[in-house]
Amino acid sequence: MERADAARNRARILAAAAEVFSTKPAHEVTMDEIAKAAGVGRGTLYRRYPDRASIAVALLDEHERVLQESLMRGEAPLGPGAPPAERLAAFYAAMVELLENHRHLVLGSEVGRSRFETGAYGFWRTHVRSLLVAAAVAEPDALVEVLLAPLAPEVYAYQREDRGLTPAEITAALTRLTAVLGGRCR
Amino acid sequence: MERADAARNRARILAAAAEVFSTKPAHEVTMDEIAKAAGVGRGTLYRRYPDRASIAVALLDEHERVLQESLMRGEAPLGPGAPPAERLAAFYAAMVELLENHRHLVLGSEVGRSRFETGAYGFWRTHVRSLLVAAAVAEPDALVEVLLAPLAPEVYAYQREDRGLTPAEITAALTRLTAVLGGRCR
DNA sequence: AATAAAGTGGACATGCTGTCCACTTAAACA
DNA sequence: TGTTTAAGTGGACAGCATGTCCACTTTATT
Repeated sequence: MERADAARNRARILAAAAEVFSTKPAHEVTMDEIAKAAGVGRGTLYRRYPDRASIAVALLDEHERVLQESLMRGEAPLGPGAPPAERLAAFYAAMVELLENHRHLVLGSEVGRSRFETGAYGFWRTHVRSLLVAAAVAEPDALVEVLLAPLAPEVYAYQREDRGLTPAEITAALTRLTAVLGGRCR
Repeated sequence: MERADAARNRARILAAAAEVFSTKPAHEVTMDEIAKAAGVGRGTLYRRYPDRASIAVALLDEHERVLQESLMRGEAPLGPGAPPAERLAAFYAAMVELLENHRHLVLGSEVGRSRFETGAYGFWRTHVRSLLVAAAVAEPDALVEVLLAPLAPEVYAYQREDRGLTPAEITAALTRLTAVLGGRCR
């Protein structure tokens, strides 16, 4: 079990990291900087979090858990009950909201391929895959990655910042993807 | 214009870089290593290529040019003439082939957001966007990014290496995306 | 052959990373 | 309450990659 000082420092680190990540682009944040801001030593920081990504992942964890809970037991169309295509659209909308609210964090944690190794990504893949299976779509395994790819933080940030797209526009585009489930056109 | 020794060194650098990149994962390749392999000094390398990405981009350039040429003036369905949905499918198939053949290079050059800043990405966006416009799809600007997202090198590498998917399966999944163009279902 | 400009290479300063270990603190037990 | 012990701490340290800088070399021009 965790000692009192360890718990205190964990809280300090997370609070400081949240602060620092919101101040500047994630790739410019150094481990040393987080340690300084948290008022702990370098070794203390590395003890729990081996790199930047793991810190941001920890910060994102609670937000993701809320969404995961809604997907499993929330109301339709996000939760069970609605047709697959509608559930997928609701999932996309919820993800856009999450990406918008925590853009800097998401960008910090999920650089490149490390994104795929997070628990959250696995959960989302399982969820979307089950929707594909429910819709009786062929090749669910390949298609699920394709459908999740536009939710990559880099893609979202690029659309927002460089392309000047709004969350609503992005959501609308993603919603069109649900056409692959068959949906109303067949 | 370029001096003789400069041209010679450029060739050396590109040849050596191609060799090194094929030997090991791109993120483990150091600038110093490429310089050593090319038999040039550190400063010579940095003079032309400020970072790893720009080297890999230079290497990819010719391969991309071939595809770009086919898109503009090649035979249908890759080139002009075929319906938008079919051209998009052909583009996806060609991209999968390119990604498969030069996976290590693509991975090396297009880490995260730098991917979007390459000339090739701009070309592809223009191309796909014109297909969307030809198909009279709403919100082409947002949709084009969504449709290009699954072609991110990280996504492709993950599908191939971690998920064990074959190029054929990936192509099949991408082909299903062309449903958003309307195509035969309406 | 002389000159100027472009090009070269490696030494250097800088900054980040991750490890290591002597010290401190908290919890358990007498 | 004092003692023990193991977890936890922090900062020094070595290693490594980066990017710059400048004295020197090579090429092209006259």
